[in-house]
Amino acid sequence: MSEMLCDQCPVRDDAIYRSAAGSDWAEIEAARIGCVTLPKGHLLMPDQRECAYLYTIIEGWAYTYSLLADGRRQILTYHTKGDLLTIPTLTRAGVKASVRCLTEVRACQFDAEKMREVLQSAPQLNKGLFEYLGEQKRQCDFRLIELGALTAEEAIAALILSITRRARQSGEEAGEIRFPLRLAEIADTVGITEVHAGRIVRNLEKKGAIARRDSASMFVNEAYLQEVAREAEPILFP
Amino acid sequence: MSEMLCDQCPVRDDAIYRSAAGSDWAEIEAARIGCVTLPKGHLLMPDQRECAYLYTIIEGWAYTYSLLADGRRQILTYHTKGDLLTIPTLTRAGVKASVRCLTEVRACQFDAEKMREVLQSAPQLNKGLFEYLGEQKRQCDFRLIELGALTAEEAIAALILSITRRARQSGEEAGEIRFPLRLAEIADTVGITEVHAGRIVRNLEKKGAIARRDSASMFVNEAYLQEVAREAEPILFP
DNA sequence: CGGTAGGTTGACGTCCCTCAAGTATTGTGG
DNA sequence: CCACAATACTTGAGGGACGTCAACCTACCG
Repeated sequence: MSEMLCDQCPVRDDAIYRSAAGSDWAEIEAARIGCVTLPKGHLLMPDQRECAYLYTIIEGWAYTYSLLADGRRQILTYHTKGDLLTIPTLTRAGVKASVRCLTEVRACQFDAEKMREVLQSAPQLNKGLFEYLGEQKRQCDFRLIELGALTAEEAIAALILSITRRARQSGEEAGEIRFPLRLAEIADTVGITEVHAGRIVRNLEKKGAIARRDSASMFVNEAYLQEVAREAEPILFP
Repeated sequence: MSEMLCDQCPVRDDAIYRSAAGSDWAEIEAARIGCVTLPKGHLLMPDQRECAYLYTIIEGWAYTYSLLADGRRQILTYHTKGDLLTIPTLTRAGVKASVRCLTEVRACQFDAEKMREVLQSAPQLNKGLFEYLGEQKRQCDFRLIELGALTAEEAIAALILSITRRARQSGEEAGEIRFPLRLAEIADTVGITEVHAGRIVRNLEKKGAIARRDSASMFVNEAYLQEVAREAEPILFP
């Protein structure tokens, strides 16, 4: 199943692997099961907390979400190339949440138990995980600011911008990007209804901030969107 | 300045200290500057990211918040007994945020530079920090669900509950607790205006979910509040 | 060709904001 | 202890943002 060796891996410089020492790679390969292709809509951690595997996304999009008893859904974060999926399996902590594939996802699959051991014995990798989780926390804080202090339009602009930037990092060029979210996802990310999310997106389109070609790609006027989103970066005092 | 030795410290079993090994305490004491009392309203990290000191709260309340350019404020989290303040100083990461004392705060002050070294050389302490940050992330995810998927009333109920529980842990007895938040803080936590937060709190009072004596203490009907908050814990599939 | 999933639109109701005026409550100096 | 100011909270009226329901429209897929 090892179609590809780690030293050719396209995500070798992402996430926790960035800080891996040369000697760590043998251990990583030992925990590695192989490449898998998860279909669009596939669900990881359907029991909402545990999973026997850890994944590293090679290509495609997924999102982590929680469900309330009455059916309300809150999307916590999006994942793409380089991201680790099912992290709660590693740390044995975190809110109850599942992961769903938004597109078809190519990923590298690891044995969770072995990976846990590798991470404990390899200080560089552990440091990498530490930093990666720190970055996740930072993103989460930003989302908190977006949800709490921004209007729905600002929050949607910020969301589209963040998706756009990650798509860029994954190699897509400026302007037109592959945009995997449906209105339902946008709505459950910023905490409004699908219908109203539709109105806001349409309004952004009328203003010239974005343009949807087919349902899977979007032209993004980044400069304009940045103004709308007010680029939630805070400021000084008091 | 070392009025109190670590082995008598009331927060010895909290946060990152919980997992400290016996040999770690000498190093911790070496990084320790002493006990300080920060007045109500005191601001840490006014430059929004760096601080020469690390603090452990012994008693009192504080909160971490970010400001937007137009003055909007988002409170990210509350801190009390056992919590670490100015963590970004340690990890050199995180969103721009400041910490303000909500009440007078008694805290143990550490030299940030030395503490960083201690944490690197003591694996048990580092593990403790790792777990503490994981818990912070979990809280942040919960807040995200509260802000995104809950109504303002539900979110306020959840906020009051979480403050209540922490007050209990700090030793206050059931029923009446010391409640340090003003309406302004509640509003900027759940992302609504002060006026509307006032209406919702007053309504909770009319329903018998809470009762305010003076402005600093509150009777909390936990069972009822839990119903209102729907206790945001998620569920299974699909 | 019909079925289905996703998107749009309108009407109407509720939640929340804004502005403004008013009333406790707290803090301060005499 | 009081007078006074400052801070915190309350209340009302009118408007805007967002939710709900239902109909309709469009693309895509077998």
